[in-house]
Amino acid sequence: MSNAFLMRLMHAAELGEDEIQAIEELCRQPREIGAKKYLSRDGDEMHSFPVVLSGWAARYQILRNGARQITRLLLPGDAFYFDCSPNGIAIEEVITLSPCKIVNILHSDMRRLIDRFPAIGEAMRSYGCMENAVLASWVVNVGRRDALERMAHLVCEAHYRLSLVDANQNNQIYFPLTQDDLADVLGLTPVHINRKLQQLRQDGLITLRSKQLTIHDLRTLQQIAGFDSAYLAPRVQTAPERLWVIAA
Amino acid sequence: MSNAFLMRLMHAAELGEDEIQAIEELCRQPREIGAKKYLSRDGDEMHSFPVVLSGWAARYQILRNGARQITRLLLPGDAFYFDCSPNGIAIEEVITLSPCKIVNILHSDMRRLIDRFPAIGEAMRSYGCMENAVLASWVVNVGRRDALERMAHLVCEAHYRLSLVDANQNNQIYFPLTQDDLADVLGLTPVHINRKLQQLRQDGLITLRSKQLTIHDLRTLQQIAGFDSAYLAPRVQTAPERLWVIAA
DNA sequence: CGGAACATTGACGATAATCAAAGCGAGTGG
DNA sequence: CCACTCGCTTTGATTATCGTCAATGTTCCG
Repeated sequence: MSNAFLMRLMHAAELGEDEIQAIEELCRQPREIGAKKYLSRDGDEMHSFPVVLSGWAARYQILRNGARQITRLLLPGDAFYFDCSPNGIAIEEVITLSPCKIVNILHSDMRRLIDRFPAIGEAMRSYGCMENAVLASWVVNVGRRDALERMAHLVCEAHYRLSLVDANQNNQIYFPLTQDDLADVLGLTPVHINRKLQQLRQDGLITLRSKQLTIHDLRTLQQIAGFDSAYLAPRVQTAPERLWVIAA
Repeated sequence: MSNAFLMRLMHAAELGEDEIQAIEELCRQPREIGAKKYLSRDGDEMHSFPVVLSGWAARYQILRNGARQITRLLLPGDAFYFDCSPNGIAIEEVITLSPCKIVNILHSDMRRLIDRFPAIGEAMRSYGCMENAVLASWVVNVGRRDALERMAHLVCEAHYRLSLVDANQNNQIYFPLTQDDLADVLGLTPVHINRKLQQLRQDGLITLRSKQLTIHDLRTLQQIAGFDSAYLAPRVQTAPERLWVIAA
């Protein structure tokens, strides 16, 4: 089985055998966690960041009235609490949306690795940029797109992000979100999600059954969503001073 | 006049005289830019990140149907394109919302500075964390709060962020957003903004006239918005190993 | 003074929320 | 193996928040 975290990094930087081995070393001992488990951030995790090797999870906030808004989907290869202060109080909680394999990477280990292999540092930076791009696109999604467009956009995003990590899936992806989860990602109600899902199905765009999502017409979905993967595309870092270091 | 960028950093790390001087050095030659000017990212700016020293600006995206969604408000002390790949294509554009003083800081200069003064690196990282926290809170805002709550939340956020940079303002802040701008921040229409603004005024919570916002009852606004400044609070970084990711 | 940008108002329409009930499907235990 | 439950999905009826359209006011500025 390939390592999703490694795949992510390899998109953003040229990694040699040594780098690859070192990263795989870090991912040796993943925890296995069931679906719908809450992961709080405490103790040990202050000095490490968890990475999802397989499965889906989500970061969310709960409002006083009980409403939940998911702020990030954590797909295979994604890091969480990556953007937070190491000693910051986490406002957000994490829940697994499917069974997951998760590994905790110590900041100190990552740091040593980056000192040794600058390319990995560049790849991590590139990853952080993508996280931000996704978050900003969600603001746009929820702020300015209607229900159907939001759903189409999410499908396109998930498909694209998963394709970075596992090129095998053509039009069939594992999609464990319940309609309640979808509602909390897209800022809608489950009932409304249900109705718009039916519309997507009737229009022959997707099939969604028992956590398997089949995309019948990606082109049209992208059209509806106004989706352009450019904002997510990992970019190899070519800043000249970096290239110089790599060459040496 | 004090330097807003410096103020930001001083909240997040203990800076000595040398550090302070070095940062002020970087901010020597700000550009003065009028209101409603578009700033595109090209050429020189690929190797630098701009910082707002005074005034308000915004990052936004435009959809195919012409709708605009503002994804970040750039207040005094804020950096922009800070979260992007140095050579990444920027999907988002920037517009000034008031006259601004902006200075471009070279990544290479910042990098040298951080090598010399690690505390500055920590402060920058802390700043990045706050950017992320704001972005996530906007997803929650637009996804799960109604119009009145969103507006209240934005007012609380602006008030708090400005207070970090200039402690002087008690309940009176400079607030240059037009109702159209507000609509594009909050994912609403200008007409609806207008009506809800009136409600806030009638309830005696705020006054907003000629870009001056007076907050009469912060407590109640926070109540309505479910606002708790904890998610924005700058935290002094105490984990030295946390410094990677910054170098660009 | 005149014009442009911005704010306000009213009437009407549409998207999405709410409430409530029924159906389905997978796993559990008797 | 069958009833039973639990989580999830589907449906219908009704409501409300917010959007649209269009006109009128107001403020600011050259």
